[in-house]
Amino acid sequence: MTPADLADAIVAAIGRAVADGDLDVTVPTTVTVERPKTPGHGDYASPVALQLAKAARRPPRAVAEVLAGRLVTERGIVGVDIAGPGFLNFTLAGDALGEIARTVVRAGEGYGQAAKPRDVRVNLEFVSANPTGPVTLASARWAAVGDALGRILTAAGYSVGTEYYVNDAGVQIERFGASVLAAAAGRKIPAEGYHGAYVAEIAAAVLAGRPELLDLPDDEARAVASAEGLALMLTEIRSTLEGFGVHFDRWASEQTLHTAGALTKAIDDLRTQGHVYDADGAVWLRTTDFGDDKDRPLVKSDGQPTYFCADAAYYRDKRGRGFDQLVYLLGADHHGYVARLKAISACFGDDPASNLDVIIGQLVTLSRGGTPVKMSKRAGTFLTLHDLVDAVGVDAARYSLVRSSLDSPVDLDLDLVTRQSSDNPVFYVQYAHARISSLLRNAEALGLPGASETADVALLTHPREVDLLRGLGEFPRVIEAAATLRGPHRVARYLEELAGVYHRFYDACRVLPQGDEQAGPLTGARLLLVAATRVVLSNGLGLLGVSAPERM
RNA sequence: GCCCCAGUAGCUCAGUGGAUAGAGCGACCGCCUCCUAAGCGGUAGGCCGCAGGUCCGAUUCCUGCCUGGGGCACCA
Repeated sequence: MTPADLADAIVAAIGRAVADGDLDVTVPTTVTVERPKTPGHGDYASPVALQLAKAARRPPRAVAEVLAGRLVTERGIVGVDIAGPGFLNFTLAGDALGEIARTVVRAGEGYGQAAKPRDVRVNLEFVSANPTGPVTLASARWAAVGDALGRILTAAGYSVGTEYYVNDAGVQIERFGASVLAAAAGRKIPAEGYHGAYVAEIAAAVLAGRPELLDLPDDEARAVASAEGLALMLTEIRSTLEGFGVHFDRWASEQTLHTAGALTKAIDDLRTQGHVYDADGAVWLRTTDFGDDKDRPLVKSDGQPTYFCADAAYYRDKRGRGFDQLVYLLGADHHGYVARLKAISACFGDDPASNLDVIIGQLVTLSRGGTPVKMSKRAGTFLTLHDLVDAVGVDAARYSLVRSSLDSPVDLDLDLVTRQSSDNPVFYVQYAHARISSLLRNAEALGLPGASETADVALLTHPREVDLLRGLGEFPRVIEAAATLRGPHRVARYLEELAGVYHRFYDACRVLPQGDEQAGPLTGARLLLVAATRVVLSNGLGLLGVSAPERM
């Protein structure tokens, strides 16, 4: 019996109590079940009686008694105690907890995933950095978090499409093209252009492919430099991200929206919905109808569409491709967009509360020896994702970017990031996995079955074994919470916790026979438990895009 | 001025209204004849920013204030 099973049983018990007239409340769809921190409070506890007491107009302990009587007969539950103001403390049958190990090993890679798919198509857009330079550390966080979130949402049963929006139109692209051309011609790069060393490399590559570049008329040369430079830059961005284990289902081009007339269609659509007006020679969207500070221009008085207009067109494009919920993962420097995106959603007639979810993550800051270092693509002063991966590897990089809450800024100290790699908690988790792998290899060498289906799990009664079983049982709920709350860091924190529980188990409980001992039933049960732990560590690390090594 | 985020152990940070608030790092003291010591045990370290409010119950929710970070455009 997992905690999720127990929660279901409690809901059912409330339902029966209401049907019998013993309780007068609306039956909740889900109830809180938690692992008591203190020993002596059973295997699991629920404060549900306290929560229902008010609605039921009965003292909490009376509600608890009504429920306890109906739950004590439940299969797998051997004891229900009422404690304190009305907590329900559950003691599970010895084998009910142990069965978790068998469940995990049977499910294998599928353990932790939602039992049935949800009928929700989620579009997840992240990174979407301007393709005018390499992927920076600022974007690296969104790459690691967004990719992990995509995997977690998929595991939680959502149908997910990941997307990178390529801003391949507009002024920045023109400046980038001008910079590439200047570098190719050996001229000084314009002040408002891009000054990173990579511009010269791109220029050399463009020149190699188009030797006639410098002989073309200036306009044409700039267009070629833009287009070819952009293509090279995008290839590099893609390969950096793929090398980081981050895959996008779609690379959406802004330019394509322009050429396909999507912006015009979006404006027409919004006009039909009644939220567009003309003023001062410009075309405006009345976003103030939906909580924005001021109305936003769709088309400037010079006839050029705004970036905001492209955003609206892109929103409409995604919805038109069948996505129910559009998730945007943005940095805190873009938080001003939230109100605008909500307004776009509402202006199209959608419900921003269900069709849109803008996640704001705090920024990554760089420092060296405690002194802040500025990141700027235009000035060319930044550390790239590529550099970070070279320095610490994909696993440590991804893990350290994903283990913090999005509400919390991440500071990477360039002096520490390379040196501290061995302090990274990712090794603590990976080490647990490697230790298990080694143990299972030794078991195999001894001719012992790795994870016997017939193991007597009722023998797993040592406190460290019980802790481990409880920890394994949490995994599905961790995925669920990480998906619902959009918090991939929860998976990382859970894995650290689980690894700690395993290390303590390993220290206290000998698994393999030593000397001339014979393998007994307990050996088989512990091997099953250990194998189950490896499954969860491996699945969890997989959700974060971090490898689960067999050896370290 | 308005908006967003944060303030929890020396440092970095977890904590979906529940019982005695946790982890890692750092400090100190211990543990390898044995399945990987990248591990384990122990000690020290807390007005959970401040003040009100809601609640049987608040680190968690609400209001105000203080401090720190970020953001305001017919830029992209």
